[in-house]
Amino acid sequence: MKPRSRRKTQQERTADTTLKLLNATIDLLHDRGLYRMSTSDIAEAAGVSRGALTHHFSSKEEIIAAAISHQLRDATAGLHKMAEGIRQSGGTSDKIVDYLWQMMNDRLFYVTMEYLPEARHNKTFRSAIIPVVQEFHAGLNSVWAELAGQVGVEVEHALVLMNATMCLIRGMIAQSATRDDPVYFEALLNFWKEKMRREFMLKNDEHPVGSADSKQSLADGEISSAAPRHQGAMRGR
Amino acid sequence: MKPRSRRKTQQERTADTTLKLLNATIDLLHDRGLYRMSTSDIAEAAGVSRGALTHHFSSKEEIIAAAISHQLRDATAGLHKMAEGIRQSGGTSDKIVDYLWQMMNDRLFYVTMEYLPEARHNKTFRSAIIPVVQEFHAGLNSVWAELAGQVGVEVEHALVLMNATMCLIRGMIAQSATRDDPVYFEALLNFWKEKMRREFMLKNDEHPVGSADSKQSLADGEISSAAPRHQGAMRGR
DNA sequence: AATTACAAACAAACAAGCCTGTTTGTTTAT
DNA sequence: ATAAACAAACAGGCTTGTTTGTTTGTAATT
Repeated sequence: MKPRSRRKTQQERTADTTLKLLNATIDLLHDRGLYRMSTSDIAEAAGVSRGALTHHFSSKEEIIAAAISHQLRDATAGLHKMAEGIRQSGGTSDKIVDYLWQMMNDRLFYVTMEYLPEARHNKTFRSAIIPVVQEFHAGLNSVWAELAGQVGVEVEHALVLMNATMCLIRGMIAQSATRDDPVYFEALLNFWKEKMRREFMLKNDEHPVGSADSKQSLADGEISSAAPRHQGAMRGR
Repeated sequence: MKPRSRRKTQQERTADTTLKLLNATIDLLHDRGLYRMSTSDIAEAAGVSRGALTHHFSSKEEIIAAAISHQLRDATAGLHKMAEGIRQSGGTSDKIVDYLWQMMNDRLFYVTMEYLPEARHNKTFRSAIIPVVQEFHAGLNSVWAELAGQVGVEVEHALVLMNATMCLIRGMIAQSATRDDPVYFEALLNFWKEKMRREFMLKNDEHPVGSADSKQSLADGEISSAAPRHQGAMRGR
């Protein structure tokens, strides 16, 4: 005799359903695009009805903004975790660049590209997402500030380098929509990593901390796969 | 008695109408976005009927691809002209960076952002624009190859620097959708220009061509306005 | 423990609006 | 007279938010 499953509370049901909807929304943002997906698509992908969807989110715009917030909060948490790791065990610019590339390339910036036009043209929508975007940037800042502190680089300078890194990565992923060329992107990423190593090494030289040997330890980043992923077939998180 | 205006030939009428339509399409791509503008909007902005629009372009997708091609060909022509200028009178990395920033910031990449999602999800559309995108990149290559030749930098290396420059600029403009901060963008651009000057100056040092004085002449770029333009109110070309 | 009333979560149907490509009609050039 | 360029009307489909209906959890009462 199969035991009766426990009843979920209303709160649990809500949390379940909204999480399914948010995840389905991000999947579809990535795989289909903001304007090519409908609320019907979202509901179907989440395995709920449109009535349930509109019960929890009163408009398409609202559910999209909520899904984006959810995704960015996850990413921000990962950044703070990395900053903590650097504080405890140290880190390298290579590792940071690799982590950022993987994060942005593993859907985050692909999804962002899908909603940038909406953010440009829809003031309400933009206002809804800006708070979490700023939290995300605070997370980025925390990572690079930790590295700067560790190697004695000026925080201001480290932040400029971080911003340049992020812009480069955004630009690369944007370009991937029309350029399918893994070798090209890998070369660019390696060029950038070398630049970053130099920046943090140069500053080391300016402060009587480093030695020629420190060059090796700072260059221990491993080569990551640098091919941007195009139309993602990946559905799992 | 007012003189009768000359009759336009059918060919002239076609050229007129299609040019109006292409320009209207780019304006609307920039100001409203690909998915927020309709063929009715385009026809109205061009001052023609929807029947005329569909006579010349059989679908919305076709007119958008044609407008993008038109825009990119203009930009490519500008690049080749700049390369010619460098060949004849020389040039600096500062001037090139400023030119590229202005070109991308003066609508080109804003318009690109509007169609990147479509290119990601619509294979037919992407195939239609890729040829002109590649011509555009050939134009970019010609500019940086001229500069490389002028200062004795390896062409391969110059092209890596160019690609990094372009990605950085793309990333900056992409970020401008959610960040309204002219100071930030100006600092980033200045940082990059200094990096480029060093790259071309360093290579000079490696070849017994330059002198300490050449540092000044290479750094004569003027500061451009680095604030990305947001919702463009500009209508003129 | 069973029943009742109520609220929340969920589903299905409705209806209006918008957009696109197609068809029909008019004007202009040859 | 004919073809090309242009305009206006047609019609079908899709999407969205709204309304109506059903199911599930919760608390109070018997």
